[in-house]
Amino acid sequence: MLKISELSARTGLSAHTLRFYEKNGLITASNHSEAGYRFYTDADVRRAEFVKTARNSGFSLEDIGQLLSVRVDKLSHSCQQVTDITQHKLDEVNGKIAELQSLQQTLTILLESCCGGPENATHCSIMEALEEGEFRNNAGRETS
Amino acid sequence: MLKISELSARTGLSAHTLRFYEKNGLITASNHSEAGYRFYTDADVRRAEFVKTARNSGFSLEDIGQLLSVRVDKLSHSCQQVTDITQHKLDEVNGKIAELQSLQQTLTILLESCCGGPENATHCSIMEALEEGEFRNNAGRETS
DNA sequence: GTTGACCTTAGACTCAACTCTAAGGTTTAT
DNA sequence: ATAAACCTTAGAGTTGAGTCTAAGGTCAAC
Ligand SMILES: [Zn+2]
Ligand SMILES: [Zn+2]
Ligand SMILES: [Zn+2]
Ligand SMILES: [Zn+2]
Repeated sequence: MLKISELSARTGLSAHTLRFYEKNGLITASNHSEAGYRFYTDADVRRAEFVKTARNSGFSLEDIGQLLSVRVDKLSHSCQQVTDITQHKLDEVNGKIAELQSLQQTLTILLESCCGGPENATHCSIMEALEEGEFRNNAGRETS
Repeated sequence: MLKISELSARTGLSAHTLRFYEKNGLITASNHSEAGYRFYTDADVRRAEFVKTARNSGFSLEDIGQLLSVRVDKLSHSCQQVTDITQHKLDEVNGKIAELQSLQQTLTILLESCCGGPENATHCSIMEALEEGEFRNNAGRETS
């Protein structure tokens, strides 16, 4: 039976976070002292570690809630339900990567066009590109 | 002289957003009617378009504030200051991409290991991997 | 028998960039 | 002269995942 600070030490999740997760239905202490202190069993520890792993894998707390309900009753959930959650997350991640790569390209083109030197910015091609509004594929070299 | 709704139509930024940007020092109307209505000049329109382009390039409002101060006084700012802002943003974007790619790999490995079928999740390898906690390079095939 | 470390709760605050609401004033057209 | 369509402000709400505070109760050690 661990106190909250001990579970915190085991999992690396802060006591605050553990209480927050409890409020959100993810992790509950199986036992309580008379005074109301939380006491966590080994099963609680495993559940908390599962939550932490899932969180580190990028799942949202809502996703984790679903994964946990699979976990407590594997017989009435299917592999498909699990892959659905995972695939959905992967789609989301892929989407964000694509967005960021487009941004990356834009910024790279901007950077390549500017001399980056100590001269004043009167003819800075980054400024010109931002002024133009169209630069995703035509940022020219510094003029002058 | 454009009213706020007209500037909104020109730029695609909502009137709400334009007022919000004003509160944050990005875009101000050069003129006002007696009753206090904002009236925007052509220069204001260009400034607003600059802000919009910068925003679409991924710059934060704070970054945009800095870019705008370069813009209004190019002589006392250098190309280097502009590249610093841009490079910093690019580093940030690259960092996020790397994080997401690591997530992407994790999720892909998880997905590849699971059959995704309608059978129950008793031996689901995604669940097992999350239970294990270590799966970034060793997620095995579904164990029957 | 009290200090100090720990625990409890409810609820406020953080970040960023909006987004919306309430309550009211103005302009334009009919 | 009145309704519709616009404008103003201050300020609250949204999102997600925490993070922190206040005000107090409990427990172990010395
Ligand atoms: Zn230069
Ligand atoms: Zn430059
Ligand atoms: Zn399966
Ligand atoms: Zn499976």
